[in-house]
Amino acid sequence: MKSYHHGNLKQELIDCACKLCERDGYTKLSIRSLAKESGVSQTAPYRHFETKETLYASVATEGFKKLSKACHIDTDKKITKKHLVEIGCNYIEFGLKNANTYDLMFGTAVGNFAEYPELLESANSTYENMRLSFSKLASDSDEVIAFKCITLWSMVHGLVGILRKVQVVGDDFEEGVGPISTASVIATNLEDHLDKVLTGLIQN
Amino acid sequence: MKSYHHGNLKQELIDCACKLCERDGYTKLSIRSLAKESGVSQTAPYRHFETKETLYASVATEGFKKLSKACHIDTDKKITKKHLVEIGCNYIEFGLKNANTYDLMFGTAVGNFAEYPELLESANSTYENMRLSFSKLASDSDEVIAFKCITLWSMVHGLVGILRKVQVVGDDFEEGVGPISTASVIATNLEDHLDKVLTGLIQN
DNA sequence: AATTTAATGTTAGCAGTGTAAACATGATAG
DNA sequence: CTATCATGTTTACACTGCTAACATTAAATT
Repeated sequence: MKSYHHGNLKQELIDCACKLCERDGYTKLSIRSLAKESGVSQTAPYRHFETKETLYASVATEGFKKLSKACHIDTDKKITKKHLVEIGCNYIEFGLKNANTYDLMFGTAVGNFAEYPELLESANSTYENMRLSFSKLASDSDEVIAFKCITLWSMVHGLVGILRKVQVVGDDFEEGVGPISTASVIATNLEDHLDKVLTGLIQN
Repeated sequence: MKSYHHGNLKQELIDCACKLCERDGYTKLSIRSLAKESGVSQTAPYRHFETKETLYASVATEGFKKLSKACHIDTDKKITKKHLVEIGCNYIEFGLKNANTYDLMFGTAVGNFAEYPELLESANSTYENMRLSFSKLASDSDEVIAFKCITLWSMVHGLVGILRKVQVVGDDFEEGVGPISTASVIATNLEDHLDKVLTGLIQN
């Protein structure tokens, strides 16, 4: 027989939410269905999440932790451009493979990160990762490093968005040279592409 | 006295939806509230929009039309890098000033553009605009032009996303050199920034 | 001109949602 | 042992997308 108290509801809800979010997209995620999935009453989740946005924030936090891990270069040795390319590739791979979670992380579902300290921290740590890598690459000023970070981040973030969208928009131009085929060429040669564009940003 | 038939309901719904979408974000948009706003019964909109997604598609279509216009270079003369920079700036300006509509255009609210011919066309015409400009810039092959388009597009698209997000994430790093201040520097020097990155992409 | 048809509107209703309020249970601190 | 408080339940409200059945009227057909 099951006890009145679940015992580990919050974590189970988060785990379940992460799964469902990635499977169906965050818009399909409902607190009620989540509760049912965990065999608990409709409003039980409200003991752990003030509003739905709070739940979203938790899922997004998990996302940023994973992204941060995927973009972490665990070497104390010298960092080269190749490493930065790798970070970019891993970032894009994460964005494409976890598209629905990525939407939650970068969309407007969670309005103000500052209201969710854990989310803010996990998001900032993703940035901090990138910052550290750039700072090891060359002895730039903080301003220049921040500039490079934002440039790289916006580049890979943009690629995630466009690569996804282009497949949805379709390709009614000539065969083989339209946006879709070009995008897929870029997608399958991410390393080359990032290398090319990064070269303009940094010097070796 | 008002007549049984509205007369111009579809267009009025679209106009109203565009306004409300941009004001409150598309998630706050409901068919029922829209109907009330137009002084019509709850289900009247369903005579003009099969589902809510169809309505979204109409709003997104309007968005792409505006974006397309904003990124149109209306000169038959020689196109220079400066023009491409201008396109990029206009694109970003549109994305930042119409953030909520932009979300609808590039998010997952409308799943498959191919189901909405007008949307598909307006989205493709935005691409086509850019393609034409690049083709007038240099006599590249179609593949190279498509490559440049996607690169520029992903760059400005990424900047829109990051510039918006960075202001939400906050800046708990050192004053003046963190992501926020850097982002605002980029935002206020978009031309320089785009020029710098475009230079790596094209040669004069 | 009369009549049929199709487009457009309304009413009623279902199933699902987020969330608040009042209450129940039981783990834990005193 | 008891009081407290975190956690779970029940009930309820207002809102949502959407469907089905019906009403009105503009447009097409005879």
